[in-house]
Amino acid sequence: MAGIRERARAEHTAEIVRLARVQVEREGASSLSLRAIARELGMVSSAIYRYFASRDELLTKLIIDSYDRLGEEVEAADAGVRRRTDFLGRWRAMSHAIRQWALAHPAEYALLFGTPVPGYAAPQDTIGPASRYTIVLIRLIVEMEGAGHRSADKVPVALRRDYARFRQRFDVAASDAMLMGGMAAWANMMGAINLELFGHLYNVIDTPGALFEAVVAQQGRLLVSGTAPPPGTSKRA
Amino acid sequence: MAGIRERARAEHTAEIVRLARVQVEREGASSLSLRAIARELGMVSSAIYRYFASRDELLTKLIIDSYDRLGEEVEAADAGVRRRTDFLGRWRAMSHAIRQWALAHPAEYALLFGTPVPGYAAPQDTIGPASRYTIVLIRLIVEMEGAGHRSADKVPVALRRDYARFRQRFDVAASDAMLMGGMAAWANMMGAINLELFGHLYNVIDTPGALFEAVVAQQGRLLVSGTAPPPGTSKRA
DNA sequence: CCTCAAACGAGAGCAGTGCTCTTGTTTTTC
DNA sequence: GAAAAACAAGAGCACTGCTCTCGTTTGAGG
Repeated sequence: MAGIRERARAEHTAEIVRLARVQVEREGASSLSLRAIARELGMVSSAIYRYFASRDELLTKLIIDSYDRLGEEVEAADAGVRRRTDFLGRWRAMSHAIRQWALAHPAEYALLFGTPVPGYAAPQDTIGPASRYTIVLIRLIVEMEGAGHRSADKVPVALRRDYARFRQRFDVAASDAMLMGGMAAWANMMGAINLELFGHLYNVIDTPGALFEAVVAQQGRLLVSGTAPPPGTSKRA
Repeated sequence: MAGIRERARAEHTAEIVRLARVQVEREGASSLSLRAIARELGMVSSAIYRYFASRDELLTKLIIDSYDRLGEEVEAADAGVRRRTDFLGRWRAMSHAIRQWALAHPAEYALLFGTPVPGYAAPQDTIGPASRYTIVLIRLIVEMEGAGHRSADKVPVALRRDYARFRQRFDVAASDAMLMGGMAAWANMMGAINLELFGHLYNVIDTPGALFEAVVAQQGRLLVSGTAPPPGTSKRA
C-alpha cells in the first residue's frame, strides 16, 4: 500500500532522468556522467545502478522521452490547424513544429537524429515513440490523397515492395506515388533541419528559417502537384 | 639534412592518424582513445602529445582529411561524366558519389555530418576542405544556369542577402532562384543520406538506394524545371 | 506480530580515459 | 663542441562506467 519505497523509487528515477536531461542539454550526450548525477543527487555513484542498469539504459530512456515530446509537439501543431482541409497549412505547421522543437532542444534533437553510436541497436521500446511524429505525417498524406491530391513523384519499382509493407504496417491505403512524395518531403525537411542544427549553414545562410520555409513550401507544392480529381480516388502512380 | 628527426616525425604523425582512422571506423569517434593508439604504436601515452596537442586536435585532423577525401570523390564523379552538358547526369553522379562514400565510410561520414559536440567550434582549417565538395555542386548549378536552365523555386526575400553574399564569396553569378534550387537539392540529398545512414529507414525502406535515386531525380527535375529555352539542351520536366 | 527476503545506499576497488609535469636522452643548431 | 630544442618515458591527477561486498531499511507472508 502507498509504498514508501515504491514512491521513493519513482521519485528518484524521475529525478535522475531530469538531471540527465539537463546535463545532456547543457554539455551534450557524450559527456553525460552517471557519477555527476549521483553527486548532484547526494548519492554514491553505485546507487544509480539500482535505477538504471547502465549509462546506455539511461540514454535510451532519454531518447524515448524525447521522441515522445517531439511527437506531442507535432500532434499539437497539426491539431492546431482549424481547417482540416488546409493540407498545406497542416504540412507547414508540422514541419515548423519539428524545427522549432529542434531549435529549442538541440541536444535532444541530436540524440534522436544525430550520430548513432556504432553497434548500438535501438531497443524495441524506442520504435513506438520514434514513429509517433511520423504517424502524424503519414495521416496527413493519406488525408490529402483522400481529398483528391496526389503527388506527381515517380516511383522506382524497387520501392513498391517497401511501400506495400508500409501500407500494411501502418494500415493505410496511400498510393505508391503519395508515399513517395511523403518520403521525399520528409527527407527534405529533416535534411534542412540537420544542416542547420549541425552547423553546415553557418556563415552561409544567416536566415535558416527562411531557407526552411522555402524548402517546406517546395515539398508542399509537390505533394499537391499531381492531378487532383476530387472525390473518387484510385490507386496507381 | 634530410632530417632524421623530421622524417620520423612525419612518419609517426601519419601512423597516429592512420590508427586513429581505423579506430574511428571501427568503434566510432566517441571511443577514439589516444592511449590505445599509443599502445598499438609501442609508445607511452604522453608521447602522443608531442604530435597532437589534444584528442580534439587529432579529431580535427581526421575531419579535415575526411572532407578532403569526400571532395576528391565528388570531383572525380563529376569529372567522370563525359558530356559536360549532361547536367542531370552530373548531378546524379555527384549525389551518388556522396552516398557511396558515406556508405563505405559511415563513421567518417558521421564525423562530418553527424552530431557536433556542443561548444566545439570548427577550427578555421576545416572550412576550406569542408567546402570542397560543395564547390563542385555550386559549379554545376552555375553551369546549368549558363546553359539556360533555371530552377522554378521561389526565393524568400529574407534569403536575398544570404545569396548576395554567397555570390560574392564563391565568386559566382548564379541567380537567387538557381541558388535556392541548389540549396533545396543539397538539403534534400543530404537528408536522404542522413536518414539512411543514421538508421531511420531501418525496417521501413529496404532499398534505400532506390529511395535516394528517386529523391535525387526529383531534385534534378526541379533544377531544370524553369524556362529552359536556349541552345541545344533538351530534357523534359 | 515477527521473520525473512528483497531492495537499497554506502564504500572500496578495477580498468579505463585525457592530460600534465618531470627527468633523462637524443638530435639539431649555432 | 656547447647550448638548445625535440623527444620518449614514467609517474601522477582527476575523471569515467561498472562490479562487488556489506550493513541497513522496507515490505510481504506466515
